[in-house]
Order: sequence, then structure tokens, then C-alpha cells
Amino acid sequence: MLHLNIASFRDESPLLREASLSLALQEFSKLASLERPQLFKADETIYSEEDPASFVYQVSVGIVRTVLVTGDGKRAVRGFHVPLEIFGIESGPLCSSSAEAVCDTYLFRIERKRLERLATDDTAVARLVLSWLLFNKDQVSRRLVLLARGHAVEKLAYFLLDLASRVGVSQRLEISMGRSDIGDYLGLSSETVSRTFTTLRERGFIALDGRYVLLLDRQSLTALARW
Amino acid sequence: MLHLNIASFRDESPLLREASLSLALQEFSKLASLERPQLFKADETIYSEEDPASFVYQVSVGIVRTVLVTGDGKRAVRGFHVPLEIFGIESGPLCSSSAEAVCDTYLFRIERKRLERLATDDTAVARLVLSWLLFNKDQVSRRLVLLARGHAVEKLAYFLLDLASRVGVSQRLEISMGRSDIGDYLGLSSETVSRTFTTLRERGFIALDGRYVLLLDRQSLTALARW
DNA sequence: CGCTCGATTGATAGTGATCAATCCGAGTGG
DNA sequence: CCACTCGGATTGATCACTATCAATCGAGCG
Repeated sequence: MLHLNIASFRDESPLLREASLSLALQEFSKLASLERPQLFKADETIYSEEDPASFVYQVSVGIVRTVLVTGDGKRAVRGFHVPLEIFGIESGPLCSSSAEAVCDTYLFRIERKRLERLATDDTAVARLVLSWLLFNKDQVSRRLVLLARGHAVEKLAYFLLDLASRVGVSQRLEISMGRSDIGDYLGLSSETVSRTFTTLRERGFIALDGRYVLLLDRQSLTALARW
Repeated sequence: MLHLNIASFRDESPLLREASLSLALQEFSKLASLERPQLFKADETIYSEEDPASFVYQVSVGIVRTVLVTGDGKRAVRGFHVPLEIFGIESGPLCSSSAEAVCDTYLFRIERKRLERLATDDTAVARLVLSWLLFNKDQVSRRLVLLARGHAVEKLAYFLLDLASRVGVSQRLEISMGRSDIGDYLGLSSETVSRTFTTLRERGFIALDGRYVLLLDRQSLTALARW
């Protein structure tokens, strides 16, 4: 039987929760079928809406976006997924959104059935999945509030800080996704995203350097994003 | 040891998933401490943000709202919870929002520690919690997209249909919460909620009768809410 | 070097927020 | 039973923010 070596996660202390979750996620790839992570090229589709939900994925390198499209062509990005993060966990038998690689991306993959079996056998696996879902729930809640009530600058400040913290960057943040992706993630048009980048730059909160964003004034950004 | 009598939930078929979840939720109250459900009067606080998260609740009768308030007084309703629904499951040691009774409400309550113990012993309990979280995730995702991109009429149509389906009503829906609550839930001002009710009424999609809403044209409402 | 696609900037219109003024209904006290 | 009161709901007028349409820019690439 496959075991996760995550003692720190078993005896979890509240204060270490997030750190231990991150640790545990590093072990997750060991559950994957004994393959190397699989490459998806930029904009390649990983799965589509309504596909049978047979696999759960973990990002190794790169970024993934999960996308919903409506009948009349409107698009929404449900989430971006950075290294260590898990996606593809569905409640029903079918995928509730599609998933695409934002840039060249390597993914670990585990059969849903297999994960379910492992979770039954190994409490640590079950806890990991549960903790991940709960963590996600908090994330989504935060975004929910911001989408409902925040203005463009607040949304973008949140986006930058959130992404930076998730990829573990403090200053120089690579933005692989296009303005439309960001817009569809934050409920803004790509033009507004663009203008808002400009606004933040003019205020001296950030600097733009190609596909990189420099977070010059985290304090002010945090003040904007703090909801 | 306490067991849930939810065979149908153990041998879950995809098509019956939602029905079986609902069935399983009906058994949830049996886990609660052997008290009667507890009454909270309208607008009474059940717990506040930052309180230790010691209990998980299930609505027996009534409606609960979970609320976030920001430093500068802005308010957001994270969710409404109707009978059978569970709330108060937190990822950290503290409550991430406050909870208040919308109207007179009866709640079952179970100690968090106890639920965690039960979930370890009884796979069905663990699955119930997991299924509930996944179900919730789908719900929230749907709302997320709507908040990001939907217009007022679409948001309100969604709100009405969603609430109706959750309380199991097809025509005559009781709206216990005020316009501000609905607004803070959908990311609208109370005035806009009011105006939008009027719009839907003028279009003949709904009728207003005191605190009740009659869903006259579900088809059109669905067309609006379908995102 | 010209092409192409995304990003940026500009001009305008639409939607909802905000401020403000009734309206309405339930509860209260005479 | 009825006038009174109070808070939420509705309606109105105006303003701010962002979507949309359109033009230009700019970098990567054949």
C-alpha cells in the first residue's frame, strides 16, 4: 500500500496548517501513476466540459486555467492553478469545466478511482484531499466577495498578490496569462484589465517589464485588495 | 458507535447523486448531540467572525446567512443556508465569517471534534462531508461566474430559481431575507434588487405577494439564469 | 521588412451605485 | 378601531465605473 510520508500533516497544528498543506501537496505527486509529469503545450486542452471526469491532476510546472463557456459565447475563467495545486476534482461523473494549459505545463495525473481507493485506505490521503477542498473554499469565498463588490483596481491588486503568494514570489511575478484570461477571471474586460495595469503603474504600485510584474508597493496593493 | 443509515449513499449511482445527498443529509441530524434543534430568533447571531470554530451546524427550520464585513463597513453575504444544509465547516481554527438567523430558525449542532472523530470511524460520515463540500463547490462556482459577468436580472433570476430548488418549491417561494441581504449576496445594491424585482414583475416572469414570490414563467427565468 | 495578434489608448454608451424622496405595512399606543 | 410611527421597499434623478466599439501601438515571427 502506498503511504504518504507526511507526519507533520497527521499531527496538524493550526498555526502550521498552511505550511503543512503545502508540504503534503509536495507528496501528492507520489500518488500519481508512476509516470513522469506529462507536457501540455501552451493553450492545449487538458480536458473539456462534459468529458468523463476520470482523472485528478496536479500541476508540476506551468499554469492551468479552468474555463466555462456559455451558449452565447461568454467565457469565464473559474480558476488558475499553479504548481503544487490540484484540479479536476469533480462532484459528478462529468467535468464541470474545461481545463487548458496557459503556457507550457507539466502535470501529474492520477486516476479518480485510484485516488478514491487510496483515500479510503490511507487517512492521510483523505485528509489531504479534504484540506485541499477546504483551502480552496476559502480562496473562492474571498474571490466571490471581491467579484461581487470590488472595483477594477481592487480586483487586480488582489489577483496579483494572490498569485504571487501562491507561486511563492515576493517581488518579481511572471504573468503568463493574457489580459483576456485575467479579465474573464476577475469579471472585467481585457481593456479594463489593461487600463487598470496602467493605473497601478502610474500610481507607482507596480512596474511592468514584459511578461513580468514588479510588486513595488505591496502595502498599498494589500490595502486595495483587503476587503 | 453511531452509524448513518444511508445505504443508498454508500452505493452511490451518479444519477442519484443529488437525491442521495439529500437523503444522507436527512440523517445528519442524528449525529448531533442528542438535543432538540436550538432556536435562534430573527437576526440573532449564531457565531461571529474570528470565534473559535467549535461547532458545525445543520439547518432544521428557517434560513441562515453567513456574512463578511470589511473594515470600512462594506458587507457581503457569503451564503444562505436552508433546511438540511450544513454550515460552519471551517478549514482553520477560527470562523471565517459570522452567521446569523435570517428569520426564526432551528439548528442542529455537532461539536467539530466529534464530527471529525465520527468521520474517521465511519466512512459514510466522511463521504457525506466530502460530498457536501463538493456539492457546495459547484454551487459557489456557479455563483462566481454569475457575479463576475451577470447583469442584475440574471443574478436575481438565478437567485430565485436556486433558492426555490434548494427549498424544494416550484411555484410559491417565500423570501425571508431583506433586499439588502439579497443585494449583498448578489453584489447589488438593495435599490437595484428592488428595481429588478419590479422589472421581472413587469415582464410577467414573477408576481409579488407580500414576502412570497410566485414563479410564473420558470422557462424565461431559467433562460436568464442559464449562464 | 511586413504581418499578425495581443496590448494599449481613446471615445462613447450602458448599467448599476448613490443620494434622496415617498410609499407601504406592521406594530404601537391612544 | 384608528391615527401614529418606524423601518424596509419602491421609485426617481444623477453620477461613476466599466463595457463596448474603434484606432493605434508594439513585439514576435515568418
